[in-house]
Amino acid sequence: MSSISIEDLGSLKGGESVVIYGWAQEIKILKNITFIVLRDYSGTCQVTIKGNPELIEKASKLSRESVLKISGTFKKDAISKSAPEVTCSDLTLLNASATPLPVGITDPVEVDFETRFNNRVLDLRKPKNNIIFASKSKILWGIRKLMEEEGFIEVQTPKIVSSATEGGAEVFRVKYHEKDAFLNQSPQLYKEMLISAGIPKVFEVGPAFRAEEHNTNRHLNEFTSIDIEMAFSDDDKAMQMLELSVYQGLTELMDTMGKELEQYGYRIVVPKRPFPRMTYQDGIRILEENGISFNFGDDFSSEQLKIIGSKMDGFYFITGWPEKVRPFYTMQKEDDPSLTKSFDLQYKELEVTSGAQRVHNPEALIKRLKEKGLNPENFEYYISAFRYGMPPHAGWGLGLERLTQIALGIHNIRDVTLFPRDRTRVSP
RNA sequence: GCCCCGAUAGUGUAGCGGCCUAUCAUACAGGCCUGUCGAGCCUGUGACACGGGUUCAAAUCCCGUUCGGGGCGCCA
Repeated sequence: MSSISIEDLGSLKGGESVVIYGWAQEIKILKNITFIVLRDYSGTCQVTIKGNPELIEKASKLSRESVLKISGTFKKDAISKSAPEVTCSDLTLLNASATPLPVGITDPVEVDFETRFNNRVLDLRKPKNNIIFASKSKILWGIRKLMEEEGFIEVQTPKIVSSATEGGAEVFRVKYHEKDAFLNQSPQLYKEMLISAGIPKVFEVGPAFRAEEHNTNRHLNEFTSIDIEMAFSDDDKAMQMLELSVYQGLTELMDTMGKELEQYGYRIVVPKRPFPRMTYQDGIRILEENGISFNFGDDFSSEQLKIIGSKMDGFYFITGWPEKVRPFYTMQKEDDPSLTKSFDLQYKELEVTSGAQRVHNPEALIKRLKEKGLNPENFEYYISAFRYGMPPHAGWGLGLERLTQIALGIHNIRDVTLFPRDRTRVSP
């Protein structure tokens, strides 16, 4: 007989023989009756064992979180208050769990962050935690569907590279046979090269590595970057595409999982379009109105972004960043080269996406590299892609973990990462 | 890289110089209980991160080490 998921028990009439697989979440032993709360990915049910001393004996020896196969009969008018009920006719222990559990799945005690992540698989068995990853998957699916509709090609670019991408951020060094190499901090240079390769719309979902020794609720040393690049495009078109991506991702999540998420206490944020836009100078003005003096050309500190973000409802763009704080491949404004055709997508004080129209002229690119103190020789493989007909282009990189954090209102980015890589953690 | 803070049973905590043979909850082990559902009741096992110092006396105070948390910078 084939098995049924616990969720699907609800569609039965009652009286059917069923086989269910799952984990023994709770085992309650009374004198003449034993209850097992069985959990699978879809939910929990109560397995009732009575009038069968052999089975009761067997069940009384089980440990919590052991993996079981249960054969029994589905009871429509269950006595159980909390879950669908199955009367057990046979029970097979597929794999016993050791005791005591390092992290109880249902114990009414708090667990420290470190303990949780040292025992992450058990931590992830908690529905409230594993639903985060179903959500992340849905958001990404919504964005992928949009990309498909818009004619983007999904690509995979190298993660082991010969030069640091943008000069600024720290990179991880790796041994590459007899050479030194780095883990890519962004697919930026490669996706631009693909524009020159004649692919007009590329997107990539992949890991990005940053060796910064940061210790915050919004940084990881390895995160998932959703990157796009579009030929014959500009910053404005890139922003429109970004707005649509965020909207579609969160709408997909809301439509498919909204109710379920609510049961676990997650309040989903579906943004209103269009997202408001402000310029870098607007930001400075807000700060000055709040009595903060600010030097043109500096980046906003997180404290300053909190002030700016508090004036804005939900997602908003900050456009026209100064050349000084943007990477070399960012195009300057024709009428004011101290500013760039760039943008960030913000949610309150959190930066979700960074993007821009890019430099497409090879001489201009070399000049910008030098101005940023980088050696163009190290970027020859990249610059050569610009020499033989590089279209004007624009794009962005969006942090999937940050977007998921915002969608579900989760404070710490590590909670939306299965096995986070942070300042101190490389295992599990 | 800088600045704070923390480390007590499997888990989470109380204790902050002598009343500590270390509290409580939960978990775990055993027992009682004819349907539980945060079950209940009884019994039991189980811990002061490591090294040095101060003191008649250290879980408690000081220094160092290790591990971790938060914030800043940087960014997605």
